[in-house]
Amino acid sequence: METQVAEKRHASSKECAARLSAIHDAIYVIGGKWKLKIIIVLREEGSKRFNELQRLVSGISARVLSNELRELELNGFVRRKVFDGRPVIVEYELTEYSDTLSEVLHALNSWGTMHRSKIRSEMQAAAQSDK
Amino acid sequence: METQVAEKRHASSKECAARLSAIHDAIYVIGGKWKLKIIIVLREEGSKRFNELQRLVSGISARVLSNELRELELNGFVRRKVFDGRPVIVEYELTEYSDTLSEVLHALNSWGTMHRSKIRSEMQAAAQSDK
DNA sequence: CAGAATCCATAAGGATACTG
DNA sequence: CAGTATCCTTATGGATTCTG
Repeated sequence: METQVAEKRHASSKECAARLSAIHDAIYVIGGKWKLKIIIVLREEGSKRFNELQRLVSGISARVLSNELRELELNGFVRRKVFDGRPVIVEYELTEYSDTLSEVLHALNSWGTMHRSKIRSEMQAAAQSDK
Repeated sequence: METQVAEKRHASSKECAARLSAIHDAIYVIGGKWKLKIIIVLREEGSKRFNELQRLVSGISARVLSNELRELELNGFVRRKVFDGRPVIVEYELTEYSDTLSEVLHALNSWGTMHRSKIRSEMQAAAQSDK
């Protein structure tokens, strides 16, 4: 048995550190404003070409999209398929590994939906008390 | 029945837009480098005072911690408790609303853990082929 | 102790133009 | 079409100092 000190109600510091580094890794590879959005679009709409993607992910610039796709490819979420011809056609598609994100995406999606409706009802209440 | 066009395999654009805005909201309030880390520490270690928190969330500066705590409070995740005295003591604790994040935290935690071990084994394989 | 204030460095990101 | 290059603005965040 290890020496048992304080903090019974809470997890050990080791567990906390483990969670922190797991979250750290997750944020590192799928964090930021765009990566999950790109993945969602590719999931819902299927493989897409560069300009289509840029249209579908509203607000993203070509420069940023290009950078994000490169990182997503490096991290194994996206595959870049090149079809020769004139002009060359490039398609981006999700890899099987990107499926490992489905739990994360689902959780974020339902939390975001819940949160938004909470905010909306708070604003309603505020408007009510303003009258 | 609405007019049925293309894209049978994939969700409608409306669904996609809904998911995008849900994710957008989520990223907006819990995104960034620090918010989830602070929440995790408060979950695992219980309520904490400012300087304790700064120690536990490694790498964060006082300025950034202060800003993040303010936003977390505004968004209803954290409560700031002030105990008068000399010196004044301030404690930060999670609200009940922060519990709504548990699914998100769990998903991110297990994905991050899985991803890290995947990376580790890839590095092992690479080291192997280098010999 | 719990921060706010200030200053500064770096990163992220938008706009526009350009190219094979 | 699929980006890249360049320039510029804004956001993020670290270090340090200061204060009630």
